[in-house]
Amino acid sequence: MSDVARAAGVSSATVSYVLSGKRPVAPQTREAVEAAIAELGFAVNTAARSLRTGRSSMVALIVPDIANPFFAQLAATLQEELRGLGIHILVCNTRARRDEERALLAEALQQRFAGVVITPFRLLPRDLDALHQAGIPVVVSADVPFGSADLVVPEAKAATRQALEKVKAARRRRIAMIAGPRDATGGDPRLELLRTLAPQFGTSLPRELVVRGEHSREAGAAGFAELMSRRYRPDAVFCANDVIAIGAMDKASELGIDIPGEVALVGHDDAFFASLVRPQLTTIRYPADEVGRAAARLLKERFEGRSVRRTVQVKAEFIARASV
Amino acid sequence: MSDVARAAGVSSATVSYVLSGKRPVAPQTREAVEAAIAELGFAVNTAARSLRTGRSSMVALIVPDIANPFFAQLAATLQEELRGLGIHILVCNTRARRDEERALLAEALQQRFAGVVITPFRLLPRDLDALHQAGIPVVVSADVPFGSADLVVPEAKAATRQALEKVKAARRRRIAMIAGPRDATGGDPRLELLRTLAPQFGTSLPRELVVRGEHSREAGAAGFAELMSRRYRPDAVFCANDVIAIGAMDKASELGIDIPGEVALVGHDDAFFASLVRPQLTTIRYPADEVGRAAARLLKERFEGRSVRRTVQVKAEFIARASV
DNA sequence: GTGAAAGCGCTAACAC
DNA sequence: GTGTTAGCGCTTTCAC
Repeated sequence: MSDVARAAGVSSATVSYVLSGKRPVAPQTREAVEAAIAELGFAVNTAARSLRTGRSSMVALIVPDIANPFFAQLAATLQEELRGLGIHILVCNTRARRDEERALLAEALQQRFAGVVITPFRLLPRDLDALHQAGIPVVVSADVPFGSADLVVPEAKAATRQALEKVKAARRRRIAMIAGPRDATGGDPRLELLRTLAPQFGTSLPRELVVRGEHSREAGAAGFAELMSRRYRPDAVFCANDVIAIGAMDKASELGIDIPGEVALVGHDDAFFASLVRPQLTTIRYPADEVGRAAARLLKERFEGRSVRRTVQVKAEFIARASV
Repeated sequence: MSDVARAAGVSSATVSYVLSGKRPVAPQTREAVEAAIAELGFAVNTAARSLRTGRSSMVALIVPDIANPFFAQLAATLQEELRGLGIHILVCNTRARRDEERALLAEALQQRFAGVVITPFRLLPRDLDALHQAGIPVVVSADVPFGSADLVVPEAKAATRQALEKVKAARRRRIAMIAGPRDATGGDPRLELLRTLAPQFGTSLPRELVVRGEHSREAGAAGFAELMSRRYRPDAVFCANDVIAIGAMDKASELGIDIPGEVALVGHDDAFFASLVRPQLTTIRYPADEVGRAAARLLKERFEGRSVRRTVQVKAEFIARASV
């Protein structure tokens, strides 16, 4: 930067102000500086800037599993949306473990990250307090409010209603769910929503027809097997996400159970493979790219000074395919 | 750090040396320092460290599309393998564009990243020269050597032979390929390999049965449609990757063409959805997690001082499923 | 509208 | 085996 200053015949302070726009600079001075910058191919040293300002230009994306297509797409969108601000996305897998979630958050705090986007899995709201106090913007992508962080939530009532309607039209009465783990943060809102709405469609989601496991294909298979072994055997199974639903399909084909003939299946997310499996998976779409854009917007607003908490709803959409 | 030094009754230099191990420290001094660090919850400021050393602790993963399951898995593995060194993975999408590849590389240079892992798509070997001169380790995951960078390459001869064998056993003679774009860096080695080996199996890959496109589902569909319109119509189609193969399957079902009855189909990568589609996709597996581990190892060796170029081969594996 | 200069927290050369 | 200290490149206060 001092090189640029010398070349432009100004002080390095002026170069800095040209770059940041934090104080007015005479047009011709500005031009001279910009010419020198272009000439020398100068780029600011972000380490020095971070040291001085106490703020890095990194945003951490903290998720249970970046290899999950939903989160991979979220990473892609976030990166796309924030690159214009010179912000980099750092991916962090927590493998759904609270200790890793906390460790990552602690690091974000210590390194004074520009922001954090997190899908908490076993985190407690108070785990975010320190970040909040340090003024580091946090966007939570989850179904329930989470401390004082900005929030991106699904609006899934209408879509879930449509799913139930479709299930009802297929003359199914015994609804079950393969849900996430019991100790997940905020419980399983997709389960709660289903339980709340089911009575409107002449059915219910009895406790004994809810099985739980991790968000994995294996857990989906295990959950489906368990449900099929019940005396009161379900004829429609909702899954907390599409990965779980795929596991259920694995097991169904292993057990020779016809989908949707014997059991109807509904997933969540509409991962791109939902239309690839046979039968094609009926699902409640939750668009990762819109979530990413919303998170990026919330972050940008914080960078620009917003200090009040904000929530953005992203609409879920019922996608009728062949598994119901 | 000066707080820690004060608490431990030593100088901040000693604290630094305890942390880095770059010079011997008396056991009791070390203990006192470690106690103070634990006590105060101290963590080094990486911005200050980067400024001082001229090296950041970021590794950039530069790929065409992080939402592609292969690259998403690569990111996950890389992050997992390098977290122990306090290194963070920064994901960068190039959307297969050379200008973005170059811009990202320039940034890695300017910010003095700890390393770069890149799957070049339209980059030229000389684009890496500046990084090399600056001593920034670069690992290239590609099928062909690339300047002076370390390399992770597939060893796919045996697997490709097995694929051809299988195709031959299915009495197919008219082999085609839906390949990547012509202007991709290093051409399309999967195509070259197939062309080289085909004669050993009593067939060949004629120029007019090679169609090209981006690595996308849409391009796969378009490529398949084009092949099906040829007078000399193929009865076996290889695809440069599984995403392309899925596109081909889309089009086949649209055209009412039976796979594998009329046309056999072979993919590359064994993305997790390959076993999800019907018919299940026969493919040449290239394991993203092994690639990630190899890249991490190469990087670590460079951090520890290796200065000679090294290549790691990762074995591809033929996965026979139902599409041939 | 512009400049001088302090100082962010660390590392490593030098001194003992 | 340990301490002192310069300085990395930037931002920002204070002065003009």
